[in-house]
Amino acid sequence: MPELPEVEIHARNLRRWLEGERIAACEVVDAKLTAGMEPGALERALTGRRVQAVRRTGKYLLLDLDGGETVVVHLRMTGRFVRDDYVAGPAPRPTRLVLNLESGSRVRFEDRRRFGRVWVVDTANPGACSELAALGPDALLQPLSPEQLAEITRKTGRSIKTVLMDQRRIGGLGNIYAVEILFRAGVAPDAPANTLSNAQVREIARVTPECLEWAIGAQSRGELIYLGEKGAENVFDLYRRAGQPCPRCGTPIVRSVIGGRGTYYCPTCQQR
DNA sequence: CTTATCCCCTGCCGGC
DNA sequence: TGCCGGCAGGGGATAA
Repeated sequence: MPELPEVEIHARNLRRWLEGERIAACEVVDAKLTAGMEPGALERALTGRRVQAVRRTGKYLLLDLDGGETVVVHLRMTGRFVRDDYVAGPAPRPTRLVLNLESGSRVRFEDRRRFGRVWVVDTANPGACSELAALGPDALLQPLSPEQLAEITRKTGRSIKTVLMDQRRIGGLGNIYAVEILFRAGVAPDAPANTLSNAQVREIARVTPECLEWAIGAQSRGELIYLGEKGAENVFDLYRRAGQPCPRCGTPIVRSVIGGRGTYYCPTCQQR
């Protein structure tokens, strides 16, 4: 589920919870989280270390530890960090990792579908994580200029939505924000990237950081919104609103599938 | 290089 | 009520 805005909220929370804190003990509850690592390697890397900084790039969280190592986390679809003395209410979702802090509080990683992954790399060599090594510039911290985006789009006939979601090109955009960005830009999601006008490319470049900032603001107001969970309010213009009127023109919103992902668009407002 | 399909997992929701 | 297919905001592997 989480895309750049939700991962950014996580980074801000983890800064408040972890920065400057020492991890007294750590328990990997689900070994699948550390698939590919030596058994016990994550525990060894974290135990007794102090978290010096929390960073985000694309959809990746990076926890820099004293001693020169960095823990890289990808939340995938359903991962999330919670602090027990912060998040109210019972019914904790499945716990995969527990960090017990020296200060006494506890931070847990929950992940219903168990797709989340963790790596440990030298802080000086984050590229040791191959996924991270292939990641393009962050869509918010290093937004592409219209010229840079045009350089990417003119070289491929893939749909513009697929290109926006390609983490090797742009880091951080996923299915929801690709949908919302293309709506704001007035561009049809299935338009081949190399057929877009300069004006369309410029518009996509312009609305991308705007849309992400809006989402960070919306997601900051309370608990992160995880659509599909009970009580989750859909704050998006088009996403998962097939058949409902377009907020701009009233035309019923259409759902299609692009690259295997549910895609929503307004056939009137979005042009090829 | 590209697309398509499947896979990894679990849970929810709507329809019958 | 109960079952069942569809769907889900991630990415990788594989085949064509």
